[in-house]
Amino acid sequence: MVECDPSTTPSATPPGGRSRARSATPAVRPEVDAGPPPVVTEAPDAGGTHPRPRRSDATRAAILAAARDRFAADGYERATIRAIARDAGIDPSMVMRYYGNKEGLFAAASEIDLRAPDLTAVPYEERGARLVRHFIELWESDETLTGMMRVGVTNEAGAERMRRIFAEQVRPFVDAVCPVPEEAPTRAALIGSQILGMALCRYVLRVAPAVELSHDELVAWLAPTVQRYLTAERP
Amino acid sequence: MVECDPSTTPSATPPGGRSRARSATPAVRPEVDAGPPPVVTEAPDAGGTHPRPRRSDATRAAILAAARDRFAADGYERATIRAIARDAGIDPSMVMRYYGNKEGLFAAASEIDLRAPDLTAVPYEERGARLVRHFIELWESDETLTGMMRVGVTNEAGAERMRRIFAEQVRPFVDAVCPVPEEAPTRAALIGSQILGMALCRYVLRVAPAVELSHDELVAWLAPTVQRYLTAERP
DNA sequence: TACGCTTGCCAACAAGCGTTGACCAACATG
DNA sequence: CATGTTGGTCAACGCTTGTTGGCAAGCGTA
Repeated sequence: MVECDPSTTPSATPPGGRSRARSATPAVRPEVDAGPPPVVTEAPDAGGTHPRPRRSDATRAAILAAARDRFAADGYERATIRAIARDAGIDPSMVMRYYGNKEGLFAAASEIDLRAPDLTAVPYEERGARLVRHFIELWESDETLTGMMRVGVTNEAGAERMRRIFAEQVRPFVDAVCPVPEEAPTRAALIGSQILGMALCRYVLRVAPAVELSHDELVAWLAPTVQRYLTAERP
Repeated sequence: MVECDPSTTPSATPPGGRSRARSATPAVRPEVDAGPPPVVTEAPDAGGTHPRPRRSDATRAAILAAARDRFAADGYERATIRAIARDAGIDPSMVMRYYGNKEGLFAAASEIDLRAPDLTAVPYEERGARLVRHFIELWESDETLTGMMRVGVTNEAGAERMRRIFAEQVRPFVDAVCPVPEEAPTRAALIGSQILGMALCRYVLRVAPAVELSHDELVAWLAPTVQRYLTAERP
């Protein structure tokens, strides 16, 4: 039953290989604490950006990594705390202690950076294609975004998270290249609908014809759409 | 793993009428045992195609209606058999007897008819707009499609159901108007990606700018995209 | 050495799940 | 009438879930 070897403390990426192939996620973000556990006494900031390295930082990171994988693979309900703890090689109660409850864990595990490119540096007619290619590569770099969608559809907190990502990371870069500011939200939503829709068909539902398209074909088909949403006159 | 119950014959083969519950959820039985005597005065041989009306048909329909609502609202995992039974005003065990298990219930509850219009009767340049408008209205007519998406994203059986709907109800009508047959699946998938993507943003995630668009604006923005996927030369 | 945090495991809790089988009330038919 | 079938309730089962509290070992410091 117990496969956890107590002699070796879980280090940087302890859960072994598992199914994990990602390495693109920001290595470690130990500051996500935010202090949900009520017993934790707020440590004085000590002047630095980091409060202080804790001995449990590796465990926290392992939990977070396992949580990301599980939420991505199974969605919110089926990703159980027990399974996440098992993947991380620790006891379920530790998850509670460090993240308060399941929602807190999800909140900590679902921070996403779209790394949207700066479109102002891209020639006018190539912006659509650039955007499409960026998101294809981002989507295929790991399962984070697939997981975000799985959770966003079934869980209200997940949906809220997606709305926030949209508002904070998609709208701004559309804003930057949109001549009429009040049109930017609409244009961003349209772009999002096409990107998310293709991602849904290709990576989540795995509709055959969508899966079989090559990157270049995908760009060739979708780029004009995105370009139009980005630049065409409002109909 | 009892799949076929020998004692009774639940076999979800003839789940009530084939007629789709189009008019919202028919208030079959909102109250607990409204007290109509379960007298079935139906002629035993009335319908030639139907095997025979059973006394329990009303209950079966109530279960199905409640199941559709719950699956739509909560997704597969959170839509519990107990809650569905409560909504239908009967005991959870009846659900098991009539539909075998939860997956069987879902299979029976998730039959969907997109009623895609015959595009050959629509002028060439209006086909995209016609398609977009049809799906907007379909999506807003009830919560069936929203539920389908919720389940399709988290549950593999739900995803398979969506792939089948795509193959059986979307591809054919694209086939009918696509001059090059082998391009039809791709074009259908592209159209599906845009329609589903907007539905995701507007009805499931409720991204504000997508929600605020009027029907006409929606058609004006999306129709050219769909039209291009439908008719433009393959890039 | 002893003390107080920290880190972690263990065992248990209450609740909820899908599912089952026993049992009862009608009805249909001999 | 008796009998078999159908429609339905009730109480429970085995299991998993999120969550909690107690306890033991490790560590930093006095």
